[in-house]
Amino acid sequence: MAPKDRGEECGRTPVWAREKQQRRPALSRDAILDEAMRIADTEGLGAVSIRRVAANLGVRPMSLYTYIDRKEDLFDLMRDNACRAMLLGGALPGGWREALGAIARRTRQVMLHHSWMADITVYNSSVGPNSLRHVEESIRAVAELDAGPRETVEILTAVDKFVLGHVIFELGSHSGLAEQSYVRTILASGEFPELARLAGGAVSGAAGGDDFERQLGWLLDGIEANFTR
Amino acid sequence: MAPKDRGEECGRTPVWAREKQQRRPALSRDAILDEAMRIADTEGLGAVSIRRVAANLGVRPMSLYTYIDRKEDLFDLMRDNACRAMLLGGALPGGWREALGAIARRTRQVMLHHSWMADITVYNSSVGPNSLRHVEESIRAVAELDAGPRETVEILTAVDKFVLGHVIFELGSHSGLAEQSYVRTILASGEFPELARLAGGAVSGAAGGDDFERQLGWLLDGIEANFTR
DNA sequence: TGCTTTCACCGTACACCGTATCGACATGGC
DNA sequence: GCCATGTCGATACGGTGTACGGTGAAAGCA
Repeated sequence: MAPKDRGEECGRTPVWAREKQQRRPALSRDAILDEAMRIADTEGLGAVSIRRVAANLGVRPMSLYTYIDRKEDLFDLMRDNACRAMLLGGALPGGWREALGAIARRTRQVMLHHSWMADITVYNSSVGPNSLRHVEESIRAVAELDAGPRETVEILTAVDKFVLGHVIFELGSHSGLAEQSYVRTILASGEFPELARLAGGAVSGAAGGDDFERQLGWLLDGIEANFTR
Repeated sequence: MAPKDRGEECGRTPVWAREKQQRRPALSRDAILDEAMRIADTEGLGAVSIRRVAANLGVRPMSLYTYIDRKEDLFDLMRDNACRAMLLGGALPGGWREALGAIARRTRQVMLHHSWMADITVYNSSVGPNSLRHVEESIRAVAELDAGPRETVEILTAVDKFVLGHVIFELGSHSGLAEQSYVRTILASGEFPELARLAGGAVSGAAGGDDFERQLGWLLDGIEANFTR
């Protein structure tokens, strides 16, 4: 939850490149990671603190720093760990459209299940092994389109962008009742004629599964029109 | 070092040397908002703290709570304030495609200029007057498509989703050099054949202005194919 | 005029946070 | 047995948001 500075961690070795400590367990990077994800899943990313994770593991805060260098590392690990669940594995559905669509659907499901993934993604662009596997799988999905390297990357990031945007909208669309009444008041003010005209329909714009399928379809239509002959 | 404890100084200053109490305002919601945005723009959202904003305004932290209820309120205000800059105002370019494209471009520019907007948007879905104006303007842009209320909302949120996703990718794509070398190592491992095959091209997938235009074009193509006859 | 209410400002305190520094201690290699 | 290595932890520092209550000046009212 806490907003991070988008500053430069340029010169640093990423977590994944560092070796895990082995000697004697009693604590491990995996145990820390599991507990952090458990807290994030049930109480939100904001509830994940070094002290909290340590307490749940029956350990003092500073002990965690044997396995990670800073709290941000924990977030990197969490994100990449969740990325593993985004992999379909094995054979992809036949046809690039179905394959890419299946990946997008799975990605959405995982991001909805771990709602903190969207938060982390915004200020964390680090590339872990599992997010690379996700890219690898996506490339396989669109291989038959025979697009150039640049175009291939562009196609799958375009889909990823849409999925991320959609999930963010979806997670934020359970707007409170106070907002609802505020919006109703402001619509009655007459300053928003177009919005008021649409008021009969689904003004909330609440994103859901149906919207996801349809809008993803538009994007895939556009890609299809530009990359098949 | 600068005076650190102004409270001490306050209690010790003789009455006659003290300034006469200022007129009514001395502080205002707008002043707080402006200062918060200034800090966020120059030092990142993480640098925006109640104490910091107060200090820059020559005021004690608790004074801010006369004008806002929670720190989160400040973020809501900042976001909506920035949304005002997303408005094109006046007449939109002719044609729904050009109009919607122009709005999307402007939205991207504003979000890139205030890089904290993406961060806030993730965990803040509140609807302020200016974000409503943005929706209002977008509805006008696609009016000629004559889509139903639900479809109209869907079309413009689909574009907004893509823009948000793209900006997040774009802000995160200045991946550090450490990551680069890590990625190069892992590509050589042979576990990622597809990625390695693409390694000649732009593997980084760094999002930029050109990518934005092209991929936005795909989405608009898809919308066009589904909503024009 | 004096009394009361209102309200902007803020001093203090509390419960958190990440983490630097250093020390205690168990183990493995020599 | 000794030392190097590595895990775990106690303490401390400098931050954070904000609850609570106080203060003094202005505003409303008698």
